[in-house]
Amino acid sequence: MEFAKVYNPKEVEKRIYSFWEENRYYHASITSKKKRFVISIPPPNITGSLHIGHALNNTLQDILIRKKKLEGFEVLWIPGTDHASIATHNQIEKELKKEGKTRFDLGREKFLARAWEWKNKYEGYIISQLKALGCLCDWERLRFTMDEVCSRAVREAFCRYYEKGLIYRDYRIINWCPRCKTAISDLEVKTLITPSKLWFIKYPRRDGEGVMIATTRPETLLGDTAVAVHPEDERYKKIIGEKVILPLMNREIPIITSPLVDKEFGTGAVKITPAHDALDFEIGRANNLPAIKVIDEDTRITSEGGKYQGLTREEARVEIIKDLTKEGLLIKEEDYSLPLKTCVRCETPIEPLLSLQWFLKMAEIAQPAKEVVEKGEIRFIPDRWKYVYLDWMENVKDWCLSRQLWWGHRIPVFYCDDCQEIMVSRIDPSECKRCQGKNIRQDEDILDTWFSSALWPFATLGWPEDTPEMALFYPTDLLSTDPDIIFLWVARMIFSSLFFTKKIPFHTVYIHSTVLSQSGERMSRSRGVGVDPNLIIERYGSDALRFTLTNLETQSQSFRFWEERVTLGRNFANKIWNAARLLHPVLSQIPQPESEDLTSPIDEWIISEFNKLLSDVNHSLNNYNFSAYATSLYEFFWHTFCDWYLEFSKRRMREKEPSTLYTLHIIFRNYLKLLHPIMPFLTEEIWQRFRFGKSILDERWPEKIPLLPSEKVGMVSIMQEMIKGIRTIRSELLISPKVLLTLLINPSLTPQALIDFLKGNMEHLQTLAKVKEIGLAEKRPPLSSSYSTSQFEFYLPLLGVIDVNKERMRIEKEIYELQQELAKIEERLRDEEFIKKAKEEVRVREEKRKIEFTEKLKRLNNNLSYLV
RNA sequence: GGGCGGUUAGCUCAAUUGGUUAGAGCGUCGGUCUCACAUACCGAAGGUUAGAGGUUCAAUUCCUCUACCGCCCACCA
Repeated sequence: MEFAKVYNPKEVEKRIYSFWEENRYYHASITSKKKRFVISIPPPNITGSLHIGHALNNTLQDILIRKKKLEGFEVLWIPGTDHASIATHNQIEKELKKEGKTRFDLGREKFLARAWEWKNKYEGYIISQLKALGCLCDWERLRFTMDEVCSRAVREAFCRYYEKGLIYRDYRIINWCPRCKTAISDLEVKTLITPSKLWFIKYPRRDGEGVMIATTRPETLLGDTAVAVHPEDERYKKIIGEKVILPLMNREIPIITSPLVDKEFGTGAVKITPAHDALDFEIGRANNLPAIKVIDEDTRITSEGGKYQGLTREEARVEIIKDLTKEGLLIKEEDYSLPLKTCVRCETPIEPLLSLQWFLKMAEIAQPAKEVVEKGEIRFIPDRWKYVYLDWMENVKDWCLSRQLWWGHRIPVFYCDDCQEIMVSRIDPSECKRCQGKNIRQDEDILDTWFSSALWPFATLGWPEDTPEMALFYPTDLLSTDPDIIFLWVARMIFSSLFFTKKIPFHTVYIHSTVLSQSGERMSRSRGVGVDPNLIIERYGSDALRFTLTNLETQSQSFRFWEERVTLGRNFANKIWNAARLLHPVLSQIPQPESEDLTSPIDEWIISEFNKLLSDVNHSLNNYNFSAYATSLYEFFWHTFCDWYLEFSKRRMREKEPSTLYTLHIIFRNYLKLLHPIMPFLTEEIWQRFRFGKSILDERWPEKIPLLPSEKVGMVSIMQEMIKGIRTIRSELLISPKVLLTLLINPSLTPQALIDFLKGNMEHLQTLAKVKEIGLAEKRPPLSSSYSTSQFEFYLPLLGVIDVNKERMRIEKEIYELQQELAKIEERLRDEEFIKKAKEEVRVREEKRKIEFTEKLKRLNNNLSYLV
């Protein structure tokens, strides 16, 4: 196969992914005896394609999956998609709007047919995106929240909750979105600060002063059934219990008290509209007030609204203000920044409505969900998110389950029209179980989309059946997701799992950064700032995107992404590719040597550097520090392996020196394994080209390479310093390398003479002064105009002629300082006063420093001994 | 109103949990077609770590306050 000068991911990636698929590398066996590692994918909504945020999340999961696979685990990553009830509705309705239709013009059945079409289209595209990204999902276990398996779980779950008395139907104030035409949960409401007015309206009394209230929604006045004041508000004490006349409606309503009223706001007196405000509803309920619904689901005034009937809420407001002014009851208007509640999807102002809905009682099931996190059975990473979760669980309210939509799981409740019996059933009943009547109809509503998502980790494994998957792969290990669905989804999975399976759904929740656009906006498809990963992959390659995203993932709140940033990953992939080009003729022909005596300090040095890398990588991944993982791989390969090791080793590579071949083999192969989780395509391609094996996925994660400690290793860095010094001088003084080298190899020139010759660069020259004796002319290769590292390779023997005295003095000085410091620490630790007064952590810190310094001292003494 | 995160080089971000001279990529400046790579190589410049106090032998790191920026939660009508 050709080895092109520039890495071409497009040519490689499709082929490699097909190879993995054909060989079923993604598949988890139920007969395997290995330890298991399981992730269920956060199922993407089928509303559209994945954006960069998804690419990040799935890259991170794939990294962990592949690492665990290399570590010898039986890994299972269950893929799937979410029907995303309301979001999908919105998308389809947007399309319909273009055709001039609403979903009601189509009717339920035709709308659902269209939704399934939509689902098939986008599910396919999403899967193609995941594959393009390289995700090693078990495609034989692909699920959809509305497929047969998941639907069954949903129905079972609803019935079990109901049978335990946790699901009830009641009138409550719910958030009604007039555009989506459904109830939505509190979490789907967002408050927008909107410029508005505060209207001050006088509610007169038959005899006496009356009372002035302040309101932001004068149109709800039509449904007022009381005026409330704070029980301790001196201003109103006298008139509590009196009646006032509701303006425009001429209805007498009482003045009541409630501790929920804020004395400071407005006039301290508040109009109470129990049917259109959650707080008013609560106050109304406590005082047995009637609730009069004056605004309907289309936001029009109902027949209860007298002459205003039929107007929209906006029109009614205008009319009512006009009429109040006419009657002299509108005292004043003030400008006011209104926290307006809107639908999170369409930004339509929501209408709080009194409505009959299904609810899930939360108090009881929230308790264990709180405990598992408190006790650390489920761990949030980064840790801070657990407080967000706990705070929500602490104050959780009952969950409104029903939605007045079509696309989703229909509520399994059946009503008998003959005897009004209510049946909740696992299978559709054909007749009433009480009166055997045949007039049965199913509840029209569907379940909140998160109801099915809440069952995802176990529903995907076949629950409620006792499947082998359920026995083997549950609980799962990790959930990786973004912060905005901690309540909507993560919390609900946890309490659902505990309730139904008595197990936690996963033991770790990783919350990744939010991906922002270049200008700092949130990635969002609907706002058109989402970037399709396929586009980036097309231009830069999957590995490049994966590497770049991982490198940006630093456990911070968010990071900004734009296309050009991916050049980082692309260039890195190309660098690796080219190193492979260089190594291919050397390594692909020869089987890996068993072991070899290392004859060069450089070989020992790179192995010790690799061991450092390995421990960094393990540490980073174990702590979900993805950025550190990516950075250390980058740093090692580019600036340690390529810049120094390969340059130093070129000659010995050409001469096929056994020590170097052995080292190259062991370093390069093991490096590819460490890199594989993050850049799977490139590493697999190289692995196969080098004929290292059938697939890198058959390999095992590297262990530390055994290395006998040698005195020469520590000297490599001194040599690097020297070379850097020489380069700096050359570059700064613009001396050609030829001249400089001539100077250096001239035996008649002492270091001192050199210093004299090259005045003004003392700092660098001091480095040069380490060269005491120069007699290397015959050893050096022919000079070119180049001064890349390889040209300095012949300096290696200089290791033996370093100015020993100078180096010794430097180390001795450092040792002396260290000893002084250590003595101080020891004195402090002996000081009983100090120990008594100091906090435990201070003492521990001192102990730590002592150990640290002692070790450093040992190392320095060791170095010193080499110099003798 | 409450909670959380942030403020470090021109830009985007790091800093092994308090320890040598605060790093990287991009950008800038200077030098290179060099037999893996110009998607490259070599060198350089660039920082009072938002500000003010405090603790410490030592602070980007811990504490307090201030100023901005961002996110989340909340029944001020």
